[in-house]
Amino acid sequence: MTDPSPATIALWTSLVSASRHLVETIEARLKHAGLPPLTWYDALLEIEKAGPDGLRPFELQGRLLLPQYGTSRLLDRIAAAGYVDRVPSPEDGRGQIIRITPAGHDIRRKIWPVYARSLAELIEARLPPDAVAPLTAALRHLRGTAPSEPQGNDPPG
Amino acid sequence: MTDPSPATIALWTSLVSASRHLVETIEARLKHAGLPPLTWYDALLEIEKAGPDGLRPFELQGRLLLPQYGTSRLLDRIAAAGYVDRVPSPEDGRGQIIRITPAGHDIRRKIWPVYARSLAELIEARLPPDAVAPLTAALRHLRGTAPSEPQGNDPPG
DNA sequence: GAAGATTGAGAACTCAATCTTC
DNA sequence: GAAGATTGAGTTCTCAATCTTC
Repeated sequence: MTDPSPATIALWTSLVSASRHLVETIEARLKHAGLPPLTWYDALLEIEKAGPDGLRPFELQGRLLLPQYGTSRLLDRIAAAGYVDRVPSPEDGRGQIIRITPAGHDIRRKIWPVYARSLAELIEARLPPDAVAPLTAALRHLRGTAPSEPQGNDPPG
Repeated sequence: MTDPSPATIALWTSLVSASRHLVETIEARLKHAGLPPLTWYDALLEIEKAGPDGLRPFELQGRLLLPQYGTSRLLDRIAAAGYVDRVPSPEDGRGQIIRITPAGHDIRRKIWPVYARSLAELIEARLPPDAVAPLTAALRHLRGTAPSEPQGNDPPG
């Protein structure tokens, strides 16, 4: 049998519970502050980083690792809130271009302090500084993609 | 400002993406094998561990860290599949007692090999053995609850 | 036929309200 | 009034099918 060791199982449960706890806590703080969820932040940040030319839904999909329909529905909601514009792509008749609106830029900047503060309190303050880098390196080995490029250093505001 | 360091942000993104990747991969394998999702396994294992006397929904809720309504709806589905029985509690008129059925025991045992194999391949095989314990210890510092007792060494089959 | 994107229908999740018993 | 548990209504997620353009 290829049963995992107790140590592996312990790691697995710690990993899942740490991740859940952090995400749930941050989401709760955002909601409490009347702000949109983390996914919106990630999407808005990517769209903003794309600059004035915007980007295509399939590009966003690749960056956020969402399914096609997930991206479509997420954009529906964000657009309905007025945080992005969708315009038909002049180059590709099948596609459209997503650009952030001033309101979108604004809300993204309002989310950041709550997000940043949470990361500082919930992660930075709880780990010895010299534990952070090895932990990050180990976690990267667990990703599906090869642990090469940064590839998703999301949050910075 | 209390902005988190880039290293903290990198840790946060690695943590979330590692956790997501593992969960999604395991769920996909279970589905592909025609088996129920991970949550069912966790619930069935806890119920089975409770022995022939079963347990109350609120106890399960505490062990799985689910909201009250989440436990209720999860049990609805598991019971509809015939994997647990719900009987009124003789001691407390408000409550009920959940017990695993033979079919429930059986399906739980069928899930385990797929689950175990995944943990071995996706975690154990990807990390140097001496990295596991420190990683686990660090992750425990990130939980909400005090990093004291084991408190949720779920999987073993 | 493949790629980009959307959509209908059904399942699951969430919130707040409810009900019963303690 | 608090604890255990469920439920209606609304939102989000998921799958498979669809549509249009490449």
